[in-house]
Amino acid sequence: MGKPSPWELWTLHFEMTMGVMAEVEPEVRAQGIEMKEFFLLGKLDDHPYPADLARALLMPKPTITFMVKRLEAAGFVKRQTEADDLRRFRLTLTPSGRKAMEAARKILDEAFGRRLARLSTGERAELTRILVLLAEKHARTR
Amino acid sequence: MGKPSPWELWTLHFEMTMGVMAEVEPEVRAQGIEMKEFFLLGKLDDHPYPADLARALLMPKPTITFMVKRLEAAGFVKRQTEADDLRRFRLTLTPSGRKAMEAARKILDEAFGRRLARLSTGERAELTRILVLLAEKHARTR
DNA sequence: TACTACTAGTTCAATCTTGAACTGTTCGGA
DNA sequence: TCCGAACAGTTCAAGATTGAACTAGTAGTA
Repeated sequence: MGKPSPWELWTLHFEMTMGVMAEVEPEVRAQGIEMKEFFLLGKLDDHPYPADLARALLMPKPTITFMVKRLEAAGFVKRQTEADDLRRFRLTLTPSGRKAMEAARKILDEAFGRRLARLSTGERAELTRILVLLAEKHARTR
Repeated sequence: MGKPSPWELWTLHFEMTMGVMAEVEPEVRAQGIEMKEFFLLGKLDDHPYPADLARALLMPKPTITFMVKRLEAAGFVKRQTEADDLRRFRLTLTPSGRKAMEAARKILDEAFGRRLARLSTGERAELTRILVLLAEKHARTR
């Protein structure tokens, strides 16, 4: 791959992330959660409100409503009304929710760890540096 | 980000690709296709059979069946039986299908190009090199 | 020819996803 | 105080997705 177009490079990123996802999916499901539910649980500590989650996960609000319903029924999250803003519900991980989330995170960690093991320490540091630049929504002024 | 875990690094990848996708989605839709349909159309030249597409896109076979149905009805792909293997249907892009696909590809190219512009030429080459290593399903023996 | 295993693609029904419209709450003026 | 805009979250119905089971064709073996 000599001088790939942005599109080709994006495709490499996309297929790599999707490949890892497909690889871990069966194991994550075995923890009692779907991949998307895993992503939701993983954001819960930092984004405890549904509308907040919708923005962080780039998902429509009704999707969050239904996922939370399932996760609550399954005993993975708890919903409590927020006294100072009656529109909102604060979501928290139950112990079993946290356990499932951490198990799934470990599975992903190991799967992607196996790919990262192909890189040298320097390459890995470089990748991290570059990714931070790319991941930001708007270019940093530097 | 000092020494991120594989999981954190994967998340950066994932959110970056999803962010770009969300960014271009409205423009791609304006071409008359959904994002998933765009991915399908983009694979068609290299993977002209449904079962082949299912593997390349990591999607279940029925999903392909229904997407192809829509794309055919919309006039973006043509289906023809394959004389030497009557189980198979060869799919080809119609002129309007190719046009939509190329327009969508250009949109993605420009959106991700704007992010890549944050990198130096050297960083970009390094990223490409690293990504090729990571994207392969199995580690290369080197 | 007959048999078996495999592959391509579809159907169906159950489930999931989501745009649009809605309820109820908060907030910032005037 | 009241009003209108904005926001949190839900409901509903239309459409999308997909596991399981299916039909049909191919390939290899004997």
